[in-house]
Amino acid sequence: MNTFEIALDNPGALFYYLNMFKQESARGKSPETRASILRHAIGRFREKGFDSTTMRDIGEAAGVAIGGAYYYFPSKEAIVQAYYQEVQSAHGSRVAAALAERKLDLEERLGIAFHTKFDILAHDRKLLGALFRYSGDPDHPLSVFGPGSGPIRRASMNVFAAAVGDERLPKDIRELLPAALWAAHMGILLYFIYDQSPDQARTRKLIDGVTRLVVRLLGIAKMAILKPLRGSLISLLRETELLPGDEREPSSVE
Amino acid sequence: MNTFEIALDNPGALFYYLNMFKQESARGKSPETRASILRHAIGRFREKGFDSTTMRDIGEAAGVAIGGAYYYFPSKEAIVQAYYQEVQSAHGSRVAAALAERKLDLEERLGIAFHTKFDILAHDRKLLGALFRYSGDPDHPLSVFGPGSGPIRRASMNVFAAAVGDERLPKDIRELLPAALWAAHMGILLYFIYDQSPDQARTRKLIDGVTRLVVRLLGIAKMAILKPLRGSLISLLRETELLPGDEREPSSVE
DNA sequence: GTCTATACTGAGATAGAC
DNA sequence: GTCTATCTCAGTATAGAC
Repeated sequence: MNTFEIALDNPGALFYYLNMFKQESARGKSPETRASILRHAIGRFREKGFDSTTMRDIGEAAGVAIGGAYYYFPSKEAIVQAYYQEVQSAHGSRVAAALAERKLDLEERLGIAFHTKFDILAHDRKLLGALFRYSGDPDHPLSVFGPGSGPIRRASMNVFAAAVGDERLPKDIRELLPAALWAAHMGILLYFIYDQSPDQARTRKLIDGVTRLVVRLLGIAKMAILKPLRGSLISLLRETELLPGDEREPSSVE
Repeated sequence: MNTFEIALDNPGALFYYLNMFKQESARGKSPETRASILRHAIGRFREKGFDSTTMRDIGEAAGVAIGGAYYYFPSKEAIVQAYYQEVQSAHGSRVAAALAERKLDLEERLGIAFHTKFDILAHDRKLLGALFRYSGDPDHPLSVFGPGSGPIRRASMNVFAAAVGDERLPKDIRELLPAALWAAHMGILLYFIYDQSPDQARTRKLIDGVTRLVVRLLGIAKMAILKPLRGSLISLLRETELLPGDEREPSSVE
């Protein structure tokens, strides 16, 4: 590392180095303050809902002025996105742990991937609507389908890929599946937000039904009669860049 | 669903239905002023985008005070919804006219239903994002999936039902199809908003591909091997109230 | 019932001082 | 890194003209 060598040559470089280091930790900024704002914001969102909670409320609850809240989060919606990133991280860990525990069949693994997500989100339906606020703005950094959400979207697809595991499947289906499962889980998430049934029991039913159907569909998809249909689907998805093409072209919807 | 049956029985019913809908939204008030505000607002949205256009801009452009704008539209987003209702109305008329013109096969009819919609929307991608702004808020009157959008959603499904027409299909599929096509068209609408290709050529490709796949899938769905799968799908949709149950229970997602 | 004119509130977001 | 002052703009309120 160059800066280290320079530090030996030149006394002033040490400050420079430390300064870089400081910036490094400031890039995460002050983790406690940030965490406090995030935690209190989520608390308020749960109590009063997203819209009724003001940035001033959040600042007050976290013991920070409004400017402080904006120092850590560029917008109110960004707080929800930060929360969702934590959710995503927890989802990855929990699913990995569950898959490592014992041998499971595909339907069980997919069920775990779906259900775990909604276990984590169980009490936060009131917040999640804000995730979709910019879904119609391709250029907005917080658009669920835009480039700004690319990393978290890929992480989510990876969780589903892990749940599929090394299941024996045709190559094209294997490539398609994580994105398809991610899309399905986004649809279920929307259903979940609208689901007024006690404990969102209907969402759980939907998950079980979808899981079951997917597994059965995968069993059937190999049949000779369906092969041309499958091929058409895959090539359509590639042409529209909903799936990356063979040349790895960048996808517009990402 | 009464309107659905009427639409199938009587070709003119579609016009009748859409006309009622139009009168409904223009009840009272001065139609010209309202139309002027709407037209100028759309113009500004096209020029400057939705967010950059203020209600004061709109009022100014339409030669109306801000109070006038709010007299006709409860919010800025409501203007976009009003525009979308006009689009929906135009969609119904155009599709009905095209279907009446000459005998067409199912693939052609579905293609018309999809393509016509995007012909109408061709230059308004910048506006349409606002339609989805409240898609995550079940209680918001402008939520695309909420009860507030019920009438326009049903009108849209009726257009697709008209395109399916009297095609020979199993009863369960016939009931499922308008909602499924509506859902597909919403997905394509989202794709369209994100589609940066020249003249949104990719969206057109997607439409052709989806139409083709749907028709082929319908051909295959009758096969004996697929019958149990089909049954599972239908009963899942009923249990989750994504399709109205046999007892006509009100659906939460509407 | 259909507007104008104007003032005001509330809340997200920003600039700049410290 | 944090706070205070301020800005913008959606939306409301009010009072009145016709």
